[in-house]
Amino acid sequence: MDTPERSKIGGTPLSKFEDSPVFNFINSLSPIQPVKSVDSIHSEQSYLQPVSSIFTSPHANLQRESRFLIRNSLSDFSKDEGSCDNVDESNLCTGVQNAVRLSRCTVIARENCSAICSLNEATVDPPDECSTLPSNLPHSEHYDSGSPNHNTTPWYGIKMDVTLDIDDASVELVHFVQNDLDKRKTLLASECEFLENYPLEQNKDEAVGCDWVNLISDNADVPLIFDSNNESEACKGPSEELGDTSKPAQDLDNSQKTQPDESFGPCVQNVAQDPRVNCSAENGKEDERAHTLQILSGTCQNQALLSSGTSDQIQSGHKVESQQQRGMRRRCLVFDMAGISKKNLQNNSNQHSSSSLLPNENMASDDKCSRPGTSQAQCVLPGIGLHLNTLAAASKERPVTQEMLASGKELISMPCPVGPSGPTTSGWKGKSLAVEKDASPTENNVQNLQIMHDDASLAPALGNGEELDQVSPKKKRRKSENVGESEACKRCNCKKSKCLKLYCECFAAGVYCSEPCSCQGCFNKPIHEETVLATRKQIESRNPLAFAPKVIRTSETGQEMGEDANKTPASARHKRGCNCKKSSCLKKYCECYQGGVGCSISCRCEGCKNAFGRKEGIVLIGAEEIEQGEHETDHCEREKDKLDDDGQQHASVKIDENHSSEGVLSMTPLQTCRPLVKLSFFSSAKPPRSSTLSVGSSPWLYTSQRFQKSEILPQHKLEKHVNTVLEDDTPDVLRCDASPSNGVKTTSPNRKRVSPPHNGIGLLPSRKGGRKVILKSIPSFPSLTGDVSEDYP
DNA sequence: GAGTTTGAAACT
DNA sequence: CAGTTTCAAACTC
Repeated sequence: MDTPERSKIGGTPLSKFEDSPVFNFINSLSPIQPVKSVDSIHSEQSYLQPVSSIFTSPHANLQRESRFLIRNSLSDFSKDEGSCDNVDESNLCTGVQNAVRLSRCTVIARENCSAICSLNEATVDPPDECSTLPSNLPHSEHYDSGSPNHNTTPWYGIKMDVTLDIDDASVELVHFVQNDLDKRKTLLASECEFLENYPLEQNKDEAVGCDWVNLISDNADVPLIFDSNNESEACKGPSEELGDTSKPAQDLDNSQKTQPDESFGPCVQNVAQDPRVNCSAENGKEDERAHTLQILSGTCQNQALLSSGTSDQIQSGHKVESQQQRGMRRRCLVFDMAGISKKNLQNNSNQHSSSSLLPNENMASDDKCSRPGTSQAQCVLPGIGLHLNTLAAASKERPVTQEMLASGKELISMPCPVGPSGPTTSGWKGKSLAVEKDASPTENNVQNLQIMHDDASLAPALGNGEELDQVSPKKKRRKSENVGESEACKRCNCKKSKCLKLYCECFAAGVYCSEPCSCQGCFNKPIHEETVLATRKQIESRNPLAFAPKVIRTSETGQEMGEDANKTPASARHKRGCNCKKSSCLKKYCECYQGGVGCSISCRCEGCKNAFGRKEGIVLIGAEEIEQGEHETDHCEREKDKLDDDGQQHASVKIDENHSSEGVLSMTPLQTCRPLVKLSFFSSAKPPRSSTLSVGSSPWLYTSQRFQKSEILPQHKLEKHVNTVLEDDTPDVLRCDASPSNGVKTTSPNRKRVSPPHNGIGLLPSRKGGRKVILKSIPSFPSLTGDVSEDYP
């Protein structure tokens, strides 16, 4: 960053200022203080970046938020003080302004941090001490490197310690903020008075603050970067922040411990600490924050962070998204960093383990144990059905630790329920982010996990007793099915793939195989983590989305799915779509069906009868045609059914279309939107393997496809529907046109897997034009407008 | 529990 | 990029 600038903010040498009692006092007061000097952190961060990136997202959020919280809390005071009035940051966001105002404290603190970290730490780490700041000031020195709490933890190694310290600090800060706002206020008030008493120093402070502000205003990047650094580290516990903040102070401590593991996901931690309750409740918040992070930072990207950091409002608004992104990052990061993360995790886990998570070592030693044994608590947690997809999303995180896997599934799945609402709540963000698990149709409610996705999302939770299922895999499966497949923990029965290919559900879900698995020659175990990671990378290199959730919930409506089994909530779709030919999408062979989502345009299925929603919507036309074609092919048989169905289904279909159209439409918008978000996530990610249609393209292609289809099809659809409704009065020719083969082939490009729209990873700006076109095309459809409007804020 | 079916994943 | 093979889940008996 701008260390030199900081060293001399406002032209006042910090050293002098630091020496001043005011400085010390401020430091003691300021909760925000980074544990270590920004520079050091930054450098370290760069070093840790990958790791931090994994963990960071969450922590970053935490710190940031904690910071903001503090700032906010302080802002009032600062405003009162008016010392920072000179800040005119038309340029700056209000949040920045606030930050700036606080800057006296915060900035100084930070600057001081660069110069004197120990002081800050001392003040920061122990909230209690804050109350006793005056006395603390001198004592702060004791905490030379790292928070006292962390000093004891060699786990991560020095660098890791830094992150941990930060996290802890952030957590504590948050906690402190919540619990000790009053104290702070009093302190601040006293501080203000104190400052008043010392105009010179105050001026310095102001000068510093002003300079700082100026710096910020001048270089938005600077503050951002600065934040980013902190955030990057802080990212570790972003999601948790909210959760932590929301959590009572009690949890905070634990959360802090767990935070390092955040890669696993807040849920896990939470679960560990507080079995589901916290997770469920907190997850939503966390998710929201995650969304904010994602949006703001993409994943800790400085700019994004900056933007986020600039405005608290933004954070609040986008938190959900950020989390999702975070979750995504985590995964990616985890995978990438798995090795590192693992170590860290272990360390963390060990630390955390005390609280909740089992140590990885144990995990490693006993993969099997990992799930059931690792933590009963974990196991105990009823996994919400995590979709493979979701698992996949989370999986990356999980892979890091068996804990994640075993417990992770459960834990994540459960709590994570970031819930449909979580991700969903925030418009596309939520949608895009919201990775569904493959919640079984029954589970739809549960489905939303973030995991992402974030997080989430992920894992198919076994229901409550996935472990109970230790019975034969089949039984388990069935059991899980009953519960909802997603619920069931992933269990594989691989014999030849060594559980290192996507054939393996566990691997695909990003989970290590565990006891329940009856796989042979399994390498998907913590012991072989390196192999697993390497394999993952390979697979991802081919298909960046390979481990992305297969089912993406575009909208909040996800819950609806559960309710309306027949109607697929437009919100949720399989990222790539299915290619069913014989199952009519009525069996779990169909990934869409399995995921509890309706088929969409992206599906190339034939004779789709997906109970959750047939191919629908404009896009569907082709699919529908196909379907109809098949139906027609089957038509003889089905006509009766159709008659029945038509009366019912078609009606439903129309309805669905509305939904679907919405869904589709929503999809597009989501896609468009998502891409933005996901881009951050998947930015590196390429379009799905098959698809030249890159992810990014996918949406667009998707749209384009739609567009084509829409133009061509609409009439066909109408006709078809009409026909279907009318009972195939339409001439065979039309049908033929509609016939799957034709339709598919004509649309053939689509036929093969279009890039997953939902993933929306690829949001190529260039393709926006396509989107627009689509949008226009969409209007013709009734639902489109509504959907679009919805999708597009 | 064994065998078959199915469709995704992987391969060519 | 299309076609084929491999694989394991899902399903049936």
